Amino acid sequence: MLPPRRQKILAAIVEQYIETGEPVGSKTLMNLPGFDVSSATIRNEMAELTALGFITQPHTSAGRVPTQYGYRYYVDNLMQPAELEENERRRIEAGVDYRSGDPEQLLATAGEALVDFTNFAAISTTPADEHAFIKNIEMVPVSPKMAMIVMLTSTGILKSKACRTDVPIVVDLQETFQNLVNQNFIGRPLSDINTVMIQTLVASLGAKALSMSPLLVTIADLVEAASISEVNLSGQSNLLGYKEYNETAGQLLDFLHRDEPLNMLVSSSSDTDSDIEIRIGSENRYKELENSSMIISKYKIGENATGAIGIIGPTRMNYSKLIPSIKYLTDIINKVLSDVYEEETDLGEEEN
Amino acid sequence: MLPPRRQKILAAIVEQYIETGEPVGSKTLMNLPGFDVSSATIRNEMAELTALGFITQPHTSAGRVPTQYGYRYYVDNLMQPAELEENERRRIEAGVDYRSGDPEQLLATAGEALVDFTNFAAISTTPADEHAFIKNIEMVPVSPKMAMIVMLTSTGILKSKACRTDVPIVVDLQETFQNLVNQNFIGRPLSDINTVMIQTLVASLGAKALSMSPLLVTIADLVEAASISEVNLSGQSNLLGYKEYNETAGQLLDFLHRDEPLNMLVSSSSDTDSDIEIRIGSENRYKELENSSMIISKYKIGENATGAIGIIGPTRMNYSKLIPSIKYLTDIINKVLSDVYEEETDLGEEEN
DNA sequence: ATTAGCACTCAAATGTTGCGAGTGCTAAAA
DNA sequence: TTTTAGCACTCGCAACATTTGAGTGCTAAT
Repeated sequence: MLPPRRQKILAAIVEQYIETGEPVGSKTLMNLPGFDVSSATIRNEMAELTALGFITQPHTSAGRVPTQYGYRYYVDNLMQPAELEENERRRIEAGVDYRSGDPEQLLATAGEALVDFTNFAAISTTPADEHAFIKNIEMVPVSPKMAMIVMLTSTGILKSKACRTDVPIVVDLQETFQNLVNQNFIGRPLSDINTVMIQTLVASLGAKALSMSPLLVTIADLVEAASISEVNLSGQSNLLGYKEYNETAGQLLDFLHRDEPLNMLVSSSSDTDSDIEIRIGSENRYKELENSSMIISKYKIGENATGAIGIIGPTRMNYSKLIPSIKYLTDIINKVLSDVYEEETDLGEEEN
Repeated sequence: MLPPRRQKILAAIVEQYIETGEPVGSKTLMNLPGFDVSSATIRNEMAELTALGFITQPHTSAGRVPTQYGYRYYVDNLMQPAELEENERRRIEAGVDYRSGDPEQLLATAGEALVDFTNFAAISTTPADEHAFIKNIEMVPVSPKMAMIVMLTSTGILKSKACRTDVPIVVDLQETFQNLVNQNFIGRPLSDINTVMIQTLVASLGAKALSMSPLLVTIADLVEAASISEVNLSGQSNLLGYKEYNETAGQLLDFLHRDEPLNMLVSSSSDTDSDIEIRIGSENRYKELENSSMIISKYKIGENATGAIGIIGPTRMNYSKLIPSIKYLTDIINKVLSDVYEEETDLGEEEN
């Protein structure tokens, strides 16, 4: 445990640096309210903090900058989360689409809200659940030779895709399709459905294979889309404004496009008491992110399905303000999602 | 009309500069195959071309660089479009999703293909047609209190959105909805549907207002989504790699996010013989694009609906190769779209 | 333990110089 | 009249030198 004065100095350095972006020197600290010691004393303490690895100097004659460990210590021990102001609350709430009940839509709007609110990039994953199963598949003929296939999973994920059939859609074909769906898809876990399964199914259809094939392939597409935990990124262009990315902006954006962040997000260890996770610099295991931090929060649908939403930006971000904001957003998301989920499940049970 | 030798020199400068990105000097040109005159002669010609405004020098002791007008003259008079190689053709074809019949999906995949193929950013608009009308609206119950609303327009645009109802969805409710839809929406132009119209409709429903309201509001959302010609941009991060954007990349990306390019794309005058349009530098009227060129091509669905797809990148782009590529892609898109459209329309007529 | 004082360091800003690619002009050659 | 060789000139650029000042670490006095 660091002695109190050292803590105070470290906290001041972090906060000052977050605010100004310039290395902070001993005189700057001395002039801060609440510091009644001389710059020399502060220098001594700073030398200690440097030796301990919490701060560093870009060059000999510059002020100090927090290291990754400095930020970490700050976030874990020193920072006191800011109270959200009323208008900030409202701003966050306003960004969420309560109405549609589609988790993906909810996530998308929430991501946009984060982008606007934080001026960083927002990242979110659609809920992933290995044990999710198909709850419903409907075929909606929209024109003579085109149908929309709609699928709902047990975790509430809705996916739809248009499909052109080779033959006109008649009632007979619809019935055949619905039978096929009832027998082979409804209630089965997503992981059961794959190309091989579809092909054998098609092969077993005989004369009806031709007309069913495009529809079944579309189902496979939908299942794939629903199983893969998609990563949604928005607000990337916000990052270009930060000077810490001056040189590497291209690399970073390229990296973020590569869907690999998915792994990071998913492979997060949830040993924190709250389910918010903060990864600073190289704590994200990719070297492209060594100057970036993520604040991500998990959300839940029912028992098994989880996803995450959060932000990514330079390590120099205002943790004490952002963390509560994201916590609050996640609370809202969880509330809406569980409302929808319970509603569905309850009524589903009733119906049975 | 420029004398032949001057044309040859201008063409060589443009092509050389496109290739290397460095200002090209008289000696470089002299050493090019087919140039049998001395550097001094070339210098004289270059002085003329400079006076005419086709080329310019970054500074006194540098080579020449094409101006916007130089590129324009090159594109209009000098350039000979490259033949597409077989494998390039195949690459372009591979990028297009023939199957689904959904124009938006087609456009999206085509855009991705362009991004991969050209290494620039791709831009496309969904088809806009003021006279489009609603062809079909279906409600698909996917769970007790949630439905998917699917809408098809006369131009083949498919839109869908989830909707939570306040009451359980029963057959009665579905019938009420379908009646409402048949009487008030099917066959009506998109422009007829607006918030006021929806509200008066809801008000007239009496006891059923409560259950119908969320569904009708969702329809309004869908109509809005279908009427607005959305701009889709992809591959922005490709642009970061080009040194001409070193400083201004942020501004450019911000600009592109602002959906304003829509206006540019739409407000294009189609007086060219082909329906491909090339806008060089400030020919795009926004100052953020003064160092960028666009190659955009229109596509058609049926008689009235048109949209556009193309690329955006630095003015220093390989016009002679890109133009035929985009032309070819558009041909494919048009073919697929008109296939789908005619199929639908024909069968639709039959059905009537 | 704290502080004043001071020599020291080093990035950044500013100034200086030389190089060389490329030019425009002129006068001779074709 | 057109082309070319030749040459002085320009100017961006890179390399190097100089200055400046913020900030440090250390030492000795408080």
